[in-house]
Amino acid sequence: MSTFPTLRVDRSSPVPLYHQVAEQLERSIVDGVLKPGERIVNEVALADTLGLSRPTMRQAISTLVDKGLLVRKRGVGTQVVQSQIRRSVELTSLNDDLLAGGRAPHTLVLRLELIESDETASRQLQLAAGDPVWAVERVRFVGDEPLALMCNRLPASIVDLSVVDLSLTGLYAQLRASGVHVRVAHQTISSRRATSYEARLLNERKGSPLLTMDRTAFDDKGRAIESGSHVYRPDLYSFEVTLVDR
Amino acid sequence: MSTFPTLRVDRSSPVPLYHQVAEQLERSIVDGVLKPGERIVNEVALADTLGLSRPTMRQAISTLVDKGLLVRKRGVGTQVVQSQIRRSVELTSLNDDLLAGGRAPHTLVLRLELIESDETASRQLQLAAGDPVWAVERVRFVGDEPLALMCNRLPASIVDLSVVDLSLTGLYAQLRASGVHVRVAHQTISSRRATSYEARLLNERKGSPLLTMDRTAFDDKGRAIESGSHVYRPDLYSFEVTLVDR
DNA sequence: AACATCATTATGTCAGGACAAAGCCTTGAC
DNA sequence: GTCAAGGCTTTGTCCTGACATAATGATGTT
Repeated sequence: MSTFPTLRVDRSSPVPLYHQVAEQLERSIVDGVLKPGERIVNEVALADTLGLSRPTMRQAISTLVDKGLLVRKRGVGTQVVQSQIRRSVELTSLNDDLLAGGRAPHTLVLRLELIESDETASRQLQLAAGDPVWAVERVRFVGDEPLALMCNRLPASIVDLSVVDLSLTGLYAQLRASGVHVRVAHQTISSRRATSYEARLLNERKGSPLLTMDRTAFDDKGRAIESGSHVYRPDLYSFEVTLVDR
Repeated sequence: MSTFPTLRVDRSSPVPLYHQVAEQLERSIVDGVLKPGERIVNEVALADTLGLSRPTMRQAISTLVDKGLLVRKRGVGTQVVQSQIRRSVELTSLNDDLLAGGRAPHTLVLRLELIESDETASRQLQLAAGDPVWAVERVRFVGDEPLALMCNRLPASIVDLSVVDLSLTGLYAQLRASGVHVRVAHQTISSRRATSYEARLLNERKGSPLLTMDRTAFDDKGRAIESGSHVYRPDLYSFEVTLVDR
């Protein structure tokens, strides 16, 4: 009677079982096999048919609940959220975002130099004043249109940017390649008028509204590894956020 | 040698054990008892001293990892993130946010009426065109300053707003009181110029930059229950988002 | 002195079971 | 016919136990 998708797990795979299940469920949802509002089979039965334990099955479902794709209700069941927007913000650089969107971006590096940390950078990166930091300033293009102006500061002790080509790969890709794993980022999103400098670089008028994002990123040791001040053209960019309660 | 905080659990309390532990750990972190960069006691030992099982202890730590307060690294341990900004966005209404901030806000209700759903609302709320929806329009003040202009649409079948006083409580509080539990919200944040209408209401100039937030919210049955279009004065409001990888 | 190997430590994954609590529906009393 | 009581389903919480895997530092070899 039910058209519930057939799930499979490969126990010889290095991919965790809960992740395998979560991926298949997610694909079923975005592909429309599981329709918005539909109730999925209960945890116990699902674990049973897959030969998994209930905690493992539960962990799989939990990842999709955290992503905002499913909602659970005690005594009732688990249902697909009735939403058509499925993309959520992941912790990636803008570069990855745009590549995923199909349009190949490119980057103009305006500045890349080693400077002494000013007060702002020292506070955000938890450094002593005067410690060496990288100062990076870039303009991101999509096609021929400038999209964002990005100013970043990174502790020089973390990574050596002198040899990298930031016009080809994103900052986060470079960090990954250097063995730095970004785990947490705090972002503050707001808006303000463009300065004349920003307006010139972004092909806008002075005073036009810009979307601003200030970010501090941390690695898997809890160290602050990057602080950034980005401004975006709001007609070309927006932030997608999914909030989940409980 | 270590000044690790003493944790306690009350097994007679209805509050889940993992939640009790998570709360105490979080308080220790924000109070500075656990300092940024500090490594916390490993899961097994911590579970042991509290008389808990490891999964329960792990669940407690996981909530703080998801909040961006802790980072875990296999083979190494769990450390406090070196950040000073600790507040994160929860899934609450603006009202709750501001109340928590100490400043008592008030609200001016410009419009509250039952209309036939237009195409936009029908799509976002998954309704048939012409279905009755509530149209709400409000201005939120902080002190004497207007902060935000909020337009919302809600299916009339979900809640009866004709009897409520939205100038006293927030929309989400009213939904809770009506037995509707908001679980998931998708938000899109961007920016644009103020229209003359918005400028007049928000005490700004026409064309000045505004922070925009478009939201669709879902309840614990996965139903779309609210869609909102809010504009904020960027000098008075910003969004804080914490992203966590893995 | 440089390098590979191994042991240690901590988190990551998974099993299988138990009871609690919330929602919903059926049943039964009035 | 209405309402309350009780039973069923399903998720929420918690337990004990086990092995896998990544990171680190110590050890031993060349």
